Amino acid sequence: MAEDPSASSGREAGSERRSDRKRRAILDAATERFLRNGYLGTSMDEIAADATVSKQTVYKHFADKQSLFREIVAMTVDEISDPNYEAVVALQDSGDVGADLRALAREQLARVMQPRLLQLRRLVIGESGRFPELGQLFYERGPGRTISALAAVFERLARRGALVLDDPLLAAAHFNWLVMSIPLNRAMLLGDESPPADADLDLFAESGVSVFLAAYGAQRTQR
Amino acid sequence: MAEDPSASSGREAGSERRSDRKRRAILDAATERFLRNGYLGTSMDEIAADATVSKQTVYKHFADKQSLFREIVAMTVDEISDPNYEAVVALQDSGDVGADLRALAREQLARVMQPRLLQLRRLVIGESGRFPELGQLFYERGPGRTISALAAVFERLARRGALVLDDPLLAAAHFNWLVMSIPLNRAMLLGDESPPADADLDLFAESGVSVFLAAYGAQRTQR
DNA sequence: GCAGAACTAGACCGTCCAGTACGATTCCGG
DNA sequence: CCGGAATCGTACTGGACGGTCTAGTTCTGC
Repeated sequence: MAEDPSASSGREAGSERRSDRKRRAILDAATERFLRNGYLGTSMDEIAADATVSKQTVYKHFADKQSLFREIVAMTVDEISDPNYEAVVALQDSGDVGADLRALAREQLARVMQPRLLQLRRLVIGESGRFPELGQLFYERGPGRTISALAAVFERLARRGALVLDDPLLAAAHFNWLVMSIPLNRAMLLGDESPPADADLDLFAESGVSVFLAAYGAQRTQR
Repeated sequence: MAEDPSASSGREAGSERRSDRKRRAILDAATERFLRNGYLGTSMDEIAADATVSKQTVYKHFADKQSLFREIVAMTVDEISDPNYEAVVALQDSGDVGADLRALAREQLARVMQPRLLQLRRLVIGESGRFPELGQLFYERGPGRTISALAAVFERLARRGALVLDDPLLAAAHFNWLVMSIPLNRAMLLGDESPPADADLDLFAESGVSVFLAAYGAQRTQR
């Protein structure tokens, strides 16, 4: 319906070529299914049906189920992992470390608690036996990258006297998990029902940063 | 081999009756398989073969695959979760809070990082879509119970002036995850290859408690 | 408007799997 | 040592699934 390959050149910004559209439809349908039902719980027939595409077309675009799965997980990880990283880097020249850390914590918490990312995390953890590389990929581009970036920033802040620490990587990990652990671990085990209220997330971010600053802040801050 | 139903009464401590032995063999084999290969990745034929039992016998003891799975997860959770709880309660009358918290942290860390428990955690997280009750069960009897118990102890310690806090449950969660999160989250995603060295676990316990005490300790302790 | 590429629909193959059926065998209590 | 219960072995049912094949249809680039 309503094709619009405007201008003679044809491959403008408008819409992708048929093959690309099909490919995207397959990826979308498969992502949905895999995230909801897991790897073994999802069949190639379902994916084809959801994408309104013939099974043959699925196999023209992807060698087999494993390839499709790997591509989807890698793609989804990247899609979500980047903004978190950017936010950390922006902290470098913070004037008010306390306030900026609080803002960062709240922001990252909201991102990490996205249902889509939670599902992906569960999926990758559950399949880490069958696909160890995916677990590694998730860790390196997710928490691993965030913590490394944070460590670099913390080291800089420590040199400026805004923080006091001797192991930046450890401090970064402490910061990260002080903020994330409580809701994240609940979410992993308790599923998507009863997600934490925004007010709870506020509290986790706030209190996590307070504990962090009590240990690593330049001046002793009260609880 | 080597039956010993000593004395006429027959059901002494010696060994269980045949039916019980079979049942246990099935549970053992199934636990092994489920933990290693997941729910969908394990077949009833494999379980029967591993238990050296006929498939019919498996179905005489357990209604279906789901029942068997549920029973195994519940059993394994309890088997591991109890000692952790006991250790927390023993903290109540601590004379040297700092030292005792450090010891507790190290001890709990070792228990939580057992490969068997890590596998179970991955399994439950991965199947939390198919079996939400199991995730809930794991949480409540695992981290949930530990944190509640810890909160009660912390409250008591706070009344004695050994800790300073106004939200014991939050403080308990902070303590728990400060100690566990780093290695636990790595293990969830990175699998059982390259488990953390004992020295690393020492460091995580030690530094986690230090951060905790900086925030919640009665006297300001240095890092 | 044509040629080739991409796509469709559906049958098909081999395999695996949960759960059942059944007759033969072994165990166990009395 | 007997009778019932538990177990065994194996075959079977019915369905799902990954992946292939084929023959016909639609799209796209030139």
